[in-house]
Amino acid sequence: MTKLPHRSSEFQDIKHNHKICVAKALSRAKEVCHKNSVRFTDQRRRVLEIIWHSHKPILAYDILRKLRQEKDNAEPPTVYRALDFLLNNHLIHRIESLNAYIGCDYSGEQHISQFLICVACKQITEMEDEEVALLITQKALDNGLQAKHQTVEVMGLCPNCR
Amino acid sequence: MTKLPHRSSEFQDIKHNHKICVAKALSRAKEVCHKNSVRFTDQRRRVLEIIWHSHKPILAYDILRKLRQEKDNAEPPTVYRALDFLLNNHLIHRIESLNAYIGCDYSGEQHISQFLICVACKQITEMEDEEVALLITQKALDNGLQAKHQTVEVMGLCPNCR
DNA sequence: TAGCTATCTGTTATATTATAACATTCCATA
DNA sequence: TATGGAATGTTATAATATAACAGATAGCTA
Ligand SMILES: [Zn+2]
Ligand SMILES: [Zn+2]
Ligand SMILES: [Zn+2]
Ligand SMILES: [Zn+2]
Repeated sequence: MTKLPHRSSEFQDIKHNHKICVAKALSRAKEVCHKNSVRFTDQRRRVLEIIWHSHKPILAYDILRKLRQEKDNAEPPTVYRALDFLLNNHLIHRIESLNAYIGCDYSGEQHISQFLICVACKQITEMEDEEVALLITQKALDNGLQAKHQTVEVMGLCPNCR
Repeated sequence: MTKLPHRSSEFQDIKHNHKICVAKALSRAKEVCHKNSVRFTDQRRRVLEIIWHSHKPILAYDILRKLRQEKDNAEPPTVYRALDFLLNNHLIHRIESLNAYIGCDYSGEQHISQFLICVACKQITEMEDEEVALLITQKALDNGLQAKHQTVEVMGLCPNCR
């Protein structure tokens, strides 16, 4: 899985053209859904767009608040169903330590990932480091666990915030 | 920080004497609190004991249910205050991907850790692997993040469950 | 094209996890 | 034994997530 080409693996330059960033993510999502024979409905598209609106993790109820600005009958299941769909199709990730959601940079297939989170500005970078993943898998096995999935979330300070 | 001597770094032998396991954790906690000049009150002790009751993570409201069996006026703040205290004094950990709590094997000081969780039996082993921690810190830095804390939680199958 | 079926959405209610706020009790120590 | 900070009791509510069922929609097939 190659990374979306418009993003570097580092924290986002504040000046990068994020509209293009979002547009590419949405267009990628559309392709993925077509390949998977699943429907990329308006609600799903809209929720993905809201999530991609920044490179920060967003809470489910903040997505709900945004939806309600344009659709006054939005309720929690609307959001959680879209989130389930997007998670199942590997278009977003859930950040466990924040109960928050973020767009996937390597979207469309299951893949290893590690998240780097700036505690000051909340910006997130997604790593896809095989060396880290393999070392964890190996050490887990040394300790008896046959690993199926790993959550790696690193909190710290990004270059702009130090 | 050395690990509690009665535990191996592997998944628990079903036959290990878990009463001794719990007793040692409680006695260690008492020492830690004395060293830190904080009070190891009955409630805090009782919550820690409930958490240590097994090597599985426990939910806050399951702790509350157990407390209520012996104290009918227990309420959520009772549990969460004890959890905060135990977390602050490094006597337990929170497992982010499960919203659950587990006793710390290397208790009493802040330290690196990685959790290995069997999805079948829910038993957890705590690793304290410096190689993993350092690699993650290094890779994070390569990507611009100065790491302060890392969450590493691995889901898989333990030897008894494969 | 009409009808069928699975999927998606709307809606209401509720479960689960966690904290705020303030009153009361406890306890170390002066 | 007075007193002030810490701990606990109590009530209320915030924040996150799911259950259950009714109604609408889209894509397939007769
Ligand atoms: Zn962007
Ligand atoms: Zn930052
Ligand atoms: Zn034990
Ligand atoms: Zn197991």
